[in-house]
Amino acid sequence: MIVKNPDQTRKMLLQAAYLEIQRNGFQAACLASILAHTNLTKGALYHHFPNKLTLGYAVVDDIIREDIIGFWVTPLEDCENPIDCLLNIIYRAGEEYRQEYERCGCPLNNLAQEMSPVDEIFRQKINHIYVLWRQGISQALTKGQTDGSVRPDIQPEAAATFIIAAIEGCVGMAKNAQDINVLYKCGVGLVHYLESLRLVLVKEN
Amino acid sequence: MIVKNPDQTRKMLLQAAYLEIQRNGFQAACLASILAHTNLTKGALYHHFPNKLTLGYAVVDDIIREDIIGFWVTPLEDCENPIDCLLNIIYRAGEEYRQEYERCGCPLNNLAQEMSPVDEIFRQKINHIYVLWRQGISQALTKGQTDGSVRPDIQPEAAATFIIAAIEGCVGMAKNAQDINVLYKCGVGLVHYLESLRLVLVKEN
DNA sequence: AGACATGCATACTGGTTGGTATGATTGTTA
DNA sequence: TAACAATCATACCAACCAGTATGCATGTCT
Repeated sequence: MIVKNPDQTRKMLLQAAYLEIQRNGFQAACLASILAHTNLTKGALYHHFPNKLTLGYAVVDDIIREDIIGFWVTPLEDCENPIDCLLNIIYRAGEEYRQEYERCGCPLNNLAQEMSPVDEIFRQKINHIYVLWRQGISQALTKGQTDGSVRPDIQPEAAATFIIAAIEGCVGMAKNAQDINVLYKCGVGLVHYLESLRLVLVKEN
Repeated sequence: MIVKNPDQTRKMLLQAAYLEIQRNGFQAACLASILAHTNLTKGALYHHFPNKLTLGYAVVDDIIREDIIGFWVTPLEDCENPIDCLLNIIYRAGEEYRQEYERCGCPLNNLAQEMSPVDEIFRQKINHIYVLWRQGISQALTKGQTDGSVRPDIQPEAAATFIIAAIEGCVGMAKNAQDINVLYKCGVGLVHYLESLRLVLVKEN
């Protein structure tokens, strides 16, 4: 007999919900469909979550938040050149961008666009992730300005906001076109913008 | 007695559907709620449209498409400097960006993110609008390259794709933050990018 | 070992919603 | 003017789906 493990069950529910939301959005996500991808039933779901909304919140807090911070923010800490760091992360994102991700885009942006006008708590949770993301890039750029690798005449906060917006925009464009080449085309523009933030020192002999 | 005008009725239905979709998305859009914003009933709706999907398609074709082309593409035709033209359009967009638009973002992007993984016809119709938009900017940039106002070393197609992605990204960020200042912050980055496309001629005396 | 809480499964319900069937009114044509 | 088509209103239905009520195991504490 399989021993019932509540933590594992909760993770399975979250993961299945995450995938379902990623494909159909939160409002169109069907609980029965989520459960169909597990061996569980509604009893398990409503034992761990009081309702559908709370399940959605948990997906944001426990999965999407960790993914974004882990992929886009943490690698920016303690890096020599923030521009190079950002470019590396973007290149890595381009490589890991595959199938399901290509079809359904960025989970954070999807939920942001769908739920922010509908549910205030959703909006705040998502916005908080964007704030952390923005702070991560902004602080890295500021540090780059003091280190001399980033142009001193740009505003780190505004630049960070634009970088994130451009990333989400590019992913969204590729998602709609269902063509990864659109992502790469967009990426060229993003790379150009990032390069324009460099402080190029002219050596004097 | 009010004479029943089928064309006008159709327009009323489309407009009400457009607003409802803009707020709740297509899948969550409720036909009863749409009709509640008009003086009409289901009889009228199903006389003009066979089903909800077709109504959604008509909103894309008859409203969103015309809005996008009229605002972002047509003004690019026959303009001296494409960079200046794009900047003017963006500034105008920033001014006209108000309330409902701030809360709900870009209707095209909303539908794109929601429906492109769900319904293939939706995706194609939306993608076609993006293609027209991209062509408009791309052709303007190409013309600018021959005229000498745009740097010859950039790829117009890729640049156009990135510009649109950045616009949609900025609008989406502002929508989620529900703060128009986020839009302006993002706009700074976009303006910087557009300025970087200029071909600056150094006068020789 | 008995009492109790935890972790689920099963069966059911009430409300919502897209869609339909029918009919009434108006305009148009023969 | 009679027949017919167009334009809508009203009433209804069937399906879907979030949420609930109940019960049954398994582990734990005393």
